[in-house]
Order: sequence, then C-alpha cells, then structure tokens
Amino acid sequence: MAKRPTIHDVAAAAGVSRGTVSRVLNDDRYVSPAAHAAVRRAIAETGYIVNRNARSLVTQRTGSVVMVLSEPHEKVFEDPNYSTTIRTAIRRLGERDVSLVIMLAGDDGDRARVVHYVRGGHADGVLLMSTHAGDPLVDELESLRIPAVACGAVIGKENVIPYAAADDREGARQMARYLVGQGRRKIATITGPMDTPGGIQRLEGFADVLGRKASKKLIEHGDWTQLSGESAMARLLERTPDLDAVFVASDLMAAGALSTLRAAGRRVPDDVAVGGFDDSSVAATTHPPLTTIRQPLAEVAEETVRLLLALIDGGGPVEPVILPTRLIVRESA
Amino acid sequence: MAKRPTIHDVAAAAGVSRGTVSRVLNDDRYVSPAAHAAVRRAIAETGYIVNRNARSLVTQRTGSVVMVLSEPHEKVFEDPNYSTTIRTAIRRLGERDVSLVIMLAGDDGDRARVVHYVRGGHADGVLLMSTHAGDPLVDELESLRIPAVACGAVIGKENVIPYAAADDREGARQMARYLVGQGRRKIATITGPMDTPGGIQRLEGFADVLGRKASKKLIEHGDWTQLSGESAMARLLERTPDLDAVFVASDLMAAGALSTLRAAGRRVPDDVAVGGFDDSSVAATTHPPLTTIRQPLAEVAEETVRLLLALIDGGGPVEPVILPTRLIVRESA
DNA sequence: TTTCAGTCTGTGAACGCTCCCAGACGTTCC
DNA sequence: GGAACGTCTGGGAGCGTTCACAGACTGAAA
Repeated sequence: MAKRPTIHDVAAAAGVSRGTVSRVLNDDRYVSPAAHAAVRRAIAETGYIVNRNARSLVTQRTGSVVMVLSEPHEKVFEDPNYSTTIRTAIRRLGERDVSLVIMLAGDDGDRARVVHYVRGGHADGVLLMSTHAGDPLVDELESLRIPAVACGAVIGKENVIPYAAADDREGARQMARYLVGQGRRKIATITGPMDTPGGIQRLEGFADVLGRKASKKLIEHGDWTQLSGESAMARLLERTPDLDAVFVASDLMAAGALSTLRAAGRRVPDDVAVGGFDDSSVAATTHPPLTTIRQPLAEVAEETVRLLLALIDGGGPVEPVILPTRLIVRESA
Repeated sequence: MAKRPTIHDVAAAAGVSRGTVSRVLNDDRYVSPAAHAAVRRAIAETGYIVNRNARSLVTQRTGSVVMVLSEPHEKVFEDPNYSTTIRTAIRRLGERDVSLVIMLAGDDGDRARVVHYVRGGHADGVLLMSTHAGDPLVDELESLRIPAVACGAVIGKENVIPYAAADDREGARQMARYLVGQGRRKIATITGPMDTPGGIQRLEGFADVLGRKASKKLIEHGDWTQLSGESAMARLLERTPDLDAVFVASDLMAAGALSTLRAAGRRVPDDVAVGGFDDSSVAATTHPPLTTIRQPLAEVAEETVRLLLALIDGGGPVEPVILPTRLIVRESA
C-alpha cells in the first residue's frame, strides 16, 4: 500500500510551503487566491487527507466526542430515546467532522475507563445519557473541566450540567387535565423510578393538577419496564378497585398496565382510562391504542448536541433547553 | 489546568530514560525488574496517561474501530440485534482499550464520510452492520484493505468479508418442521426483504422443508416492519383463505400478522398457527405469545468482534462463524 | 522619498510518542 | 583472555501537523 500523502506532498505539488497548505486547511486567512487554488487542486490530485493524530498532537483537540451510557440495562438501545439521540448526534457531529465514540458506564470498571479516556484527552466533550442521581462520574467529569451536556436533566446537577429535555412536568399536567376533563374521578398513576427526572417530574405534574386527590394510595412506582407496569397496576387495583383512570409514566409500562387490566376484566377505556407517556412505537400497537404524551425526541437530541458543540466552542454560558410536549388522543382514554 | 504529564516526566520521576518507560508501556521486554517497578510507581505518582495521538502518529495504529450502520431506517437501534451488538462490541473492545466510533452510511454523503474517515487512517478496523447486497461501500473498503467484518453475512461478499451470523436457514427449517409436525397442511410464509441474508435464507430453509408445497402463492414479502407484516398477511389471506399456518421471518412482522388475523376473525393457533423468528422482546408480549426461533444474538456479537480483532492482529485468514438457533414454543403455534 | 500598515509566504520549533542503534554490562564457552 | 551472546539502557531521529515569527512584497499616506 502506497504511503498516504502528507502535507509536504501537497505543498510540493502546489509549489507552496507547508504553512500555506495548513492555512488553506484551517482558517484560510492571508492566502492569495492563486495559492488557494493551487493547494485545492493539489489536495484533490494527491488525495490528501489530514492526519488527525498529528493535528491533535499540537492543537490538543481531538475532533471527537464521547457519548456515555449510564444505563446498565441490557436492552438500552431499544429505548427510542437512545435510538434517536444516537442517530441525531452522529449526524450533527458528522456534519462538523466530529466523530462519536460510545462508552458504557454501567459499573465502576466502566466508569473508570471513561474517566481514564477523558483524562487522556481523547475527547473534546462528553454527552451524558440517562445519568442517575448521584452518579460519581458527574463529579469526576466536572473536576476534569471537560465540556459535558446531558440528554435529560441530571438530578441534583441541573445547574452544572446543561441539558435538553422534554417538558415532563407540563406533559404530565396535560394528561392529568385531559383525564379530569373526561370526567374521571379516581385517577391513579404509575411513575418511573424516583431517581430519574422523568420519574420525578411526571409525578409532580400529575400532582400539580390532581392536588390533594393525588393521595399516596393512588401512586405506584415502576422501573420503565413492561413487567413493572403490570405489577404496579395489579397493586393499584388491589388497593383501589374503584379507580377509573390511570396515568402511566411511560408507554411501555402502560402496555403492561393494559395487560393487567384486561386480565382483571376491566374494559379500557370504558371502566378504566389509561394514559401513557412518550408516544413510542408501542403506543400505536397496544389494544386499545394508547392515548399518550408525545415528546419531541428528535428536537431534544438536536438541542443536546447543539449545547455540547456550543460548550466546546466556548461560546460562553449555556442554558438548559426545555421543549414542549403534546397530547395524542387515541382510544385508551 | 495543569499540563498533563508526559513520558518525559515519568522517566524523570523514575530515574530512567524515555526509552525504558516506553518499553514498560509496550512490549515490556528487556526491562530489569527494578526499572519496571520504578516506572510503574512513577506512572501512578504522576497520573500519567499515554497520549494516543502521539503514539498513533508513529505506530500508524489508532486504537479504535468504526461501526458502520448501513440501515437508513430511523429506528434502527431499537432492533435488538443492534442493541446487543453495540453493547457487546463496546464491552469487548473496551477490554482491549480499543474505542468504538459509530458512523452512519444511509446515503451517499454518509458513505463518502465513512470512506474518508477510513482512508484517513482513523480506524484500525470496520464493523459492518446490516450492509445490503451491492452496497458500494464494501468495494471501497475492500480496496482500502482495511480489516473489516460484518455482523450477518454481506450478500455476494461472503468470501470477502468475514462474518458471524445465526444459522438462519436451519432456524427456518426448525420452524417449518415444527409446523409440519403439528399437522399443518397449508403453510404460508412472510419473508424479509430479499436483499438481506435473513430474508433469503429463512425462505430457503422454509423451502428446504416444504419442498414443492412452498408454492409462490404461499409466499409474501415484508420489510421487517410490523406494518409490512400486517399487509403481507392480508394479501396471503386473500389469496389463500384456507391456509392453516404461517411462518413469519421476524417477530415484529409476526406481531403485524397476528393483528391482521385477529381482524379477519381467525383464531391463533386454532385456525392459523403463527411462527416467528428472532425471539425478540415483542415475542413474549403478543397475544397469543409467539412461538419463534431464538437467535444467539449475544454470541453472534461476541464472535463478530472476535473476528475483527483477529483480523486486525493479523492472525491469518479468518473463517465465517455460523451459530445454532433454537425453537421456542409458546402459544401461537 | 520614507514610513507604515496590511497581505502573503516560508521555515524552525514544537507536540509526545516509538523505533532503532550503539554501547555497557554481565555470562558462558572455547 | 577474548570472542560471542543475551540482557538492559539511553538518546537521536522521525511520525505529520500547527504555530509563531521573520521577512518580502504591496499600496497608500506623509
């Protein structure tokens, strides 16, 4: 295999010096049109591609960003949230010639690897996914002073790690208001884990609307999985058999709740109305199809990436971004 | 921020030369125990982390691998196949201190970016995901002579790009035999796209068992989506109303087929038996739960990574790996 | 004419590492 | 005693860039 052309070869082909080629490659100032054209032609002729390692060695910039997945759960990518964010990140970063490295941070070993990677200066920024409250990784990254953003708030670090997220609280309010507006009287909720922003804020939004009616008796917690939705629904039914609606904090858990309701002989929405959250792909395929809250996942992903790039470019302080949700009425409520 | 320690600092702290530190860091031969200990201690004291850029600059190795996703479909990560492979790849590569860069290759622009990246020497190897038949990227990578493997065969390149895959054909035979063994007489099939290995080989396995009974009338094609399963099932029912079984080449399409069957008033499995493929998460949650073929996804992923590492390490020729499938009997057949 | 600012170019010096070579030590063997 | 060999070490050279600086050339202003 022939050696790859270097900046020297390009300079020779264009009849200029390395410096001029470098200037064309980078800021492009102070280069005569003639030189510019000659260099461009030489690059095309030689098939020159800049060597990032050599560049990084002197610039201390790597041209890559690392996405850190804290969720230890095996099927994590199947979450549409991840799916969308990863694709969006790859695309948007790619446009800027920044590549995306993915790392796991499920256990301490993984976490150490991430810290080592970042400390080694191998990335210009960090994109945090589903980082849980109290994750030690956040403190470590903070002390390394590397640009970092999160997709969805990092609980307890909202003012430290900028983030983009859907308006979970208002989304929950929308659903709660809708259920109330439909004349439902005894409205329960199945929340997500209480160490996740979605878990907390969707419950808060629910409580905002229901007020004192949101009694402990009507609240159960799940862990986002379908199975947890099933069992939470079973507990609710046992405790409050006369409930006539339930707001479930994710569509997948709502699908589980539907199974339990069906098994218990309750008709949906006649006996019990069910509201989901996410508007994920399962929502349209349950029986009956789920009335749910749509999150602007793609926009959240876009904004997250934008924040990170802004931070890397050093464009001053960066504000969190909260994007609006929307009620999608189907048949379950 | 204090400057990061370099190999010089470590050498000074250990009272040896750069060369000795480098030897400890790399092959470790010809280093006295005393020097070795001193260097190890100095590394710990200084918090030294090797600068990959500087290393790559001279070794021409990057310590990273790029995973190329050819599937243009938006929800691609939700496919458990991807999910598992990505996680496995990150984990196994991480153990060897190799990082994983993910790139898209959905359109020509993406593809050009991948080629540029690889030509630029930014990766030591390429891991191809769901590359379609005739994808020009394969030829380009081939001509660049970069180590490349695929997860699932690349049609028409089986002898060029090593791969690991489940035994799609035998899996389809298992299901077909099972359906025949259950006394089903008129067995139809819904295949995947005929430019994917799963599409082709699962049909071939089906035909292996059914022989002449696998008439054109009993074959319909889908594109792996649930919707395509629904419409393919509808076409089959219209053409052959008296069919009593259908082998669907993916669980998601099978879920679609179930909807259509229910809507048409057929009972499953009483009137029509339905067999899926994949044993993905939807399989257990359909009504009724799907009888399906389980693929050893995790092992396929493991093997794919193993092949790539072997290829990068230059361990001679590398053979494709085919892993066995298994029939999972639930209620739909 | 001189001076000055602005534009444009080339070159040496890093960046932090690995590779290679030379040489200093032992041993062992003739 | 010296040759031959294996072990261990240090340091120069080079990987392909960018950056800073010095200098050359312009044209306009004094």
